[in-house]
Amino acid sequence: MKEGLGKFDLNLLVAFDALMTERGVTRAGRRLGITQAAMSNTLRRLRTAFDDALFVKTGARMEPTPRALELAGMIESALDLVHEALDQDSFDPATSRYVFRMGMVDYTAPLVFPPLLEQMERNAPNVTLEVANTGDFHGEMIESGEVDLILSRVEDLPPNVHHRLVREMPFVVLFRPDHPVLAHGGATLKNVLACKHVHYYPPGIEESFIDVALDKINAHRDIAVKLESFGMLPTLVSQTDLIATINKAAADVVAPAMGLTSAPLPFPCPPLQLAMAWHDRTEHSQPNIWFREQVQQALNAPRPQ
DNA sequence: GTGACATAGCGATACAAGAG
DNA sequence: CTCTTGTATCGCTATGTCAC
Repeated sequence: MKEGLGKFDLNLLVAFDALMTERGVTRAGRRLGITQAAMSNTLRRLRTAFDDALFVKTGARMEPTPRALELAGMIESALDLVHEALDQDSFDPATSRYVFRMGMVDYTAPLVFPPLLEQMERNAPNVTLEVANTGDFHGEMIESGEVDLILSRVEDLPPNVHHRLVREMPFVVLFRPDHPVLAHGGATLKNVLACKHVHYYPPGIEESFIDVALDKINAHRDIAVKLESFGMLPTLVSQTDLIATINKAAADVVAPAMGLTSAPLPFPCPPLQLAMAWHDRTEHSQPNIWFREQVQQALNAPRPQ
């Protein structure tokens, strides 16, 4: 670096970080809320400060030079420390305008949102919640800092990701109360296998728990519809003779709302293990500690019966 | 043609230095 | 101490250039 710290604009490090993340001047500028031209000018100042091109145009992207790659880790760590220092004393939920970014698999939405939003409205009316449907666990979204917290089934965690099991959820069968088979004969194994199923599989799920459990008893269900989004499932079940197997916690919320019935699964199946996961760099961040507690409280909140 | 980056020129703002 | 002036910095719009 050509200048001492006193002369160096530390905001340039934030710009560097945005360029590393976005790999484009226009996108990095948008991320920082400035125009492409201003971002280009910032990149010029970065280049002067480090006496290196730092990012060079390669096709449609601005790829980092070896020098930029060398700096990236150090700058990221420095910014993490600054974030942590700023977070420590200043976070007051009542007045904070913090933006929490949360990734979740969509079947957890009915479970966590009503109590979580009520709590946040009461305790932190000015914070914003950005939610991404991540499907089942996507470690890279936590590692890249795209989300602060993920609520999902967790498997194969990267070493720098923490997690906490927050809930075990058994599966149930969900069907119309006037279903031609289950309404009269009940949700026996024979009846459940005689029905057509709507199968919900979040992105990232390769193998369904239900089908693995059925395999173990040499049984097989007839899947008529596969859904990648949970949102349409209750509607399909309420308007057709299709049945679904979903976790009990989600069923307890959607069944009363949609006039549906649920019954215990008539075959053994291990419960769904729901966990929250977060990156090492937010482990001690006051806002993130507070937010994790809010999510945990929301999951523990009593459900309306 | 379109999208993305670089550059020129301009205006707003901050700050230091000097005059009153 | 306050006001004025000069300078530096930064972001904006407009436009040029280049790759696809």
